[in-house]
Amino acid sequence: MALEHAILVSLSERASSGYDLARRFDRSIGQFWSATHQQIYRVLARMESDGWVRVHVVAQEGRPDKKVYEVTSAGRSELAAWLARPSEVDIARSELAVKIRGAGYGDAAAVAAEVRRHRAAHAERLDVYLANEEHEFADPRRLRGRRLHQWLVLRGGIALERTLVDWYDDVLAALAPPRRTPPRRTPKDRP
Amino acid sequence: MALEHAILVSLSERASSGYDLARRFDRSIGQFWSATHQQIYRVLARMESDGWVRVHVVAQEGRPDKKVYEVTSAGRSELAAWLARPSEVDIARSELAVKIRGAGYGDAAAVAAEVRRHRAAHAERLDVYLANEEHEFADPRRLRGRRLHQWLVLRGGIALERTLVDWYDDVLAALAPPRRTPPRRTPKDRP
DNA sequence: TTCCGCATGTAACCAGTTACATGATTAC
DNA sequence: GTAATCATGTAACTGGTTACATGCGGAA
Repeated sequence: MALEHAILVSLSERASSGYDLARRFDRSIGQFWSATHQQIYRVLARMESDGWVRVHVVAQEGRPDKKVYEVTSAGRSELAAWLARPSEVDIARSELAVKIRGAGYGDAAAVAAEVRRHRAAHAERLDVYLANEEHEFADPRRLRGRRLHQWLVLRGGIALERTLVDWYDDVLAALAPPRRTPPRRTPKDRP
Repeated sequence: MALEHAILVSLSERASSGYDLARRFDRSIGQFWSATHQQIYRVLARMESDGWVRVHVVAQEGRPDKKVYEVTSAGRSELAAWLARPSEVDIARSELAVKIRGAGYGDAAAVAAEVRRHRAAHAERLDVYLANEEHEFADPRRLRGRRLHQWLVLRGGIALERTLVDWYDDVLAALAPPRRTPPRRTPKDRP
């Protein structure tokens, strides 16, 4: 049950609306904890009734009102308590790994195509993270506190994406060994 | 919705009971897809009513009867279809990463202790995987088919665990720089 | 005029976890 | 006598997803 606490962290960094949180989860935090806006709204409501956050409605011109949430002192102590509480050692969950393992029970070439697709997606994420690091964390040895912690998590994301890309490359090499003359659909194929 | 398909893969390798599946999920497949026995029983029941598997009850001496499940031809074609169907690119989900990111809002030393605990757990898993590889996949260049695919997934597990251990080491170095004189609880501390 | 961004929500559903129950056998 | 292993299950709950709804403003 970490969504509450991920929200507390995010909200500690900056008070924001549910909508805003949802967008921020798509980036930074979402690297390791994602959530849809519906769930964020629901959890925010619960957190408010638990007194971890408080709201104030901000009227805006030309766009809908928004509810800006901020962490209360009860929320701050809950966050501190959670940080010190041991949590489960998480296990990776990968549908693609199951497919690789089962490749022999279907079209291995189709599985290889899937692996190629996932490889591309992770390579892209890796690029985004690397660009992010370069542009937001120049000179990381100087970092302290919050910024240091953010950078450390980004480093983890980078390391994991890199590992996945490399792994998929190995899988592809083993699954679909490169041919000298790649198969091509010639005009003959279609009547 | 991959538990069904993970079960189909596992059952294709060997017909087995729900209990047996649950135990096997704790090892090999569970590396990337875990499940409790309760859920496995429930899903098996659904799969049977969908005609993907069939059961026969085996009476045993001195121990309870067991229901041995095997994949039907409908199950086989479902598995093949699923293998070719594109699946979501999965995102890593790590409570610990959220804690690292939030370390500034509580006791950073406690978070470091957590990281140390998780590091130890992953290092242990890594050892298990490595021992497994050495003892079950000597001479991997000769591998073909099912065995090759199993080994590829194991390689992925090894790579990921290694990456996590290294990352946690980096985090620890940054979070709790080693001291020359580590703090010690001296007799004075207790009255 | 059609789509995208801002902003919040309800309702139904699905997947997964936790707690509890049963009952025999074997090992310490 | 106490715990562990084998073997299956029910029930209640929690966490997360999907689909749908509303309504304004600005850009293409």
